[in-house]
Amino acid sequence: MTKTRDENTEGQILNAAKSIFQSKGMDGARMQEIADKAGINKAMLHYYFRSKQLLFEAVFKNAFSLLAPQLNAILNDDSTIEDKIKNFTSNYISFIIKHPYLPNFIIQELNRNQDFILKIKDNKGFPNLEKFKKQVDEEANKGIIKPISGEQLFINILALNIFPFVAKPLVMAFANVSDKAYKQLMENRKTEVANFIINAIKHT
Amino acid sequence: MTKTRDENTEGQILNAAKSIFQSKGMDGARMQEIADKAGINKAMLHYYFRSKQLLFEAVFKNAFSLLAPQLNAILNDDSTIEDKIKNFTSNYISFIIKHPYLPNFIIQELNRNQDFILKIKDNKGFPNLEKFKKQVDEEANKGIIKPISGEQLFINILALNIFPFVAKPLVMAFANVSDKAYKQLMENRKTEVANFIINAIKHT
DNA sequence: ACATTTGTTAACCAAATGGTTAAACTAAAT
DNA sequence: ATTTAGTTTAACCATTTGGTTAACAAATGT
Repeated sequence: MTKTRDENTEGQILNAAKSIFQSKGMDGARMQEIADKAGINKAMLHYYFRSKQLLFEAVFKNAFSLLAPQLNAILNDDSTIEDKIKNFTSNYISFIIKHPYLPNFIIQELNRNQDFILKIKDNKGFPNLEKFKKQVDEEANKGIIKPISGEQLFINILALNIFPFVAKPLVMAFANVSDKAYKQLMENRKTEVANFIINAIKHT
Repeated sequence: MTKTRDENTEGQILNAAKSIFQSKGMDGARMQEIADKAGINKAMLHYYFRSKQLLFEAVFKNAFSLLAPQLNAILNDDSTIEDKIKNFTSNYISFIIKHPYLPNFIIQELNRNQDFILKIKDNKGFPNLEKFKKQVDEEANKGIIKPISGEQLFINILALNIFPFVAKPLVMAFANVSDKAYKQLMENRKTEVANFIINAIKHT
């Protein structure tokens, strides 16, 4: 049997690095802290990943590869726009609840270093909007949904699903709710967001 | 005549610090870089603001005080929900186009340090949702809009307006558009977003 | 059994970084 | 003219930080 990720050193490092990088970002993270969390000597980080930058990139690519398939699902399957929105919203919010730091981490680090996007963009499996756009146009032509540009609809879907997690502290302060109440709000959004979007675009 | 902000040293420091902090974050910013940008000696930063932390807080509060009034407008004036959404969306997107780093900066640093929110929350002028929530309930009862919780509608409005700026590099990569095309997308959103929200909530 | 490769550690290093100090400069007050 | 208070600078300092090294241990192959 092959060793699980937290049994071999490389995996321990990745786990620890993920945790530290995701909560403190590249600049705020300390190699020593990662080593401590992994329960190993700092030199091991460099033995396995050579530099902070490369360790970070390993963590980042890993994180991104969790996010991408979720998006491809909505973009490339064959269900109707309405079904896609329902499925995506529910699945995606469930997914982020399990990985709350993830969207913020990715967005934050992409803002810090635009070059990252290039390193991932040519990966196969990088989300592509073409099919989705065509489908939106078709359904609009058939009168199933109101006319809207595929890009704008896509941005709106992402925004409504992701933003509340990215801006959690801000929204919590404005709405003046506890952590528990916020969690409930997010739970409700699994269906509310889909209804909201569908109301916005369906033809009456 | 009183000296303008970039004529006196303190103002120069604040301008430089704002620029550096907003693009690199607290952890990524270097005091020397701020001093260089302000064209002064590093010791001056400490002379005027004592520490990096305090300089950062000055910049942060400043940034936040730009954002808050925009929100209060939608929350506390007396127009209908529909008008509020229209006005807010158009104004807010125009505002962010002028200060593109701002939302990301605030969100990012609030995620890094939850304590910040407490330091600002008791400021007068901190946005409060109560009136808005009441109004949403009223219009829902009158049948003007579909039933929706005030919090959820507020989150949706923020999400649709702010997210595209916060996640710009990510969305640009997914939608595969140039900087110029992205700018145009944002320009279009000034009206599109309002229509989208209103379609989602208005009673038919 | 022995040699070689792989994994691990403690000690170390140079550079960077936030912060301090003491002296010098400036301009207004006496 | 001299004092005084505020402003500015260059040099300095202690600590932190990413990264290296050399020695040691544990597998692995022969």
